[in-house]
Amino acid sequence: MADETGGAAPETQLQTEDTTDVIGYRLRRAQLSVFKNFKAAFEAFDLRPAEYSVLVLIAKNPGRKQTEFAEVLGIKRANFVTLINRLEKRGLIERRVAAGDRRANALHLTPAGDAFVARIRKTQDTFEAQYIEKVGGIEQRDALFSLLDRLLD
Amino acid sequence: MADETGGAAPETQLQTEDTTDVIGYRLRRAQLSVFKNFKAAFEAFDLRPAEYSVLVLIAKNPGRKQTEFAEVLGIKRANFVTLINRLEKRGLIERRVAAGDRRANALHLTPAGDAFVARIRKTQDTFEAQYIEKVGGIEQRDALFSLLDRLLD
DNA sequence: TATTGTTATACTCTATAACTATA
DNA sequence: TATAGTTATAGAGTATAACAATA
Repeated sequence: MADETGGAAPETQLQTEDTTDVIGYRLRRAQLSVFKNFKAAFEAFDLRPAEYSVLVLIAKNPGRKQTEFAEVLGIKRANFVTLINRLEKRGLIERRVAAGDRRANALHLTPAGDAFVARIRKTQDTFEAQYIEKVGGIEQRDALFSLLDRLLD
Repeated sequence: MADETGGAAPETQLQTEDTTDVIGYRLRRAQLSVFKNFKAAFEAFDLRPAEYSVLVLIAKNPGRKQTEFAEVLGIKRANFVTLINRLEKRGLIERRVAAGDRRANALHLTPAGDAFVARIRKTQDTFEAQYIEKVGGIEQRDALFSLLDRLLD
């Protein structure tokens, strides 16, 4: 060998501050972490975050139009079709012709859907309680919500 | 018509608290909003968030191995290849054989990449300053970081 | 004409398996 | 044997265009 120039790589860690001390980056990492744990917590239900939101939203607002649910969740009409197709095939929700507008579908939970929502709510309550504790209690959770809301346009 | 039962749909808004007052949901919405604005701010550079992170990270840690960059950013080796292929084709980065390990690629910025990073840093500084202001100043930003960090495993 | 739901399609992001060359 | 980089591929999530039925 000639000399030590270009020898073994340094085993030191990368310097990441420039990349890491950025609101968007921190938000993304936090969100990915929470969603990863959500997926694990709801694995037995085979339920994704968006599906949880849809079911709970229908439970609270039965009979409202398909597009209303899609819009409030920020999901495109076209993609929402696929999402609720899966929930309908599982027997959790029902499409009925909307009263007063035969173009529209009114969404309802089935009895099985009702029972299912009761169960996933419990799992969600436990899941959320763990995160409220992680963040330091309900006041800190509210502080987080307040800060996150300020980021919105 | 028979009667008013099932008449015109109520034009009231959906009740969303159950869906909305949830840490994961709020994080997701905030992150999507910030990334949407990032995309707009960096449109002239044709640069995605992950690409920004990679370039700044290479600028700070030139010569480190490809896999080291991928790991610290939470990107899979296989997907990282495509990402840096694009940056290499644009003439912003260079793969060199790593000193001491001929299997590995050491990543460097090209001179063009250096100049490019200087420009995108400026855009990012302006972008970040807007969000620091939105959130209520640097102390509030730090508070947000602290709360977000508590969500991580 | 406009809107609701739908299909088709494409692009990004992410995840896994398998190969090669080096170690 | 194990690791670094690569290729191929498949699954989500997301975006747009176009069509039928109805308003």
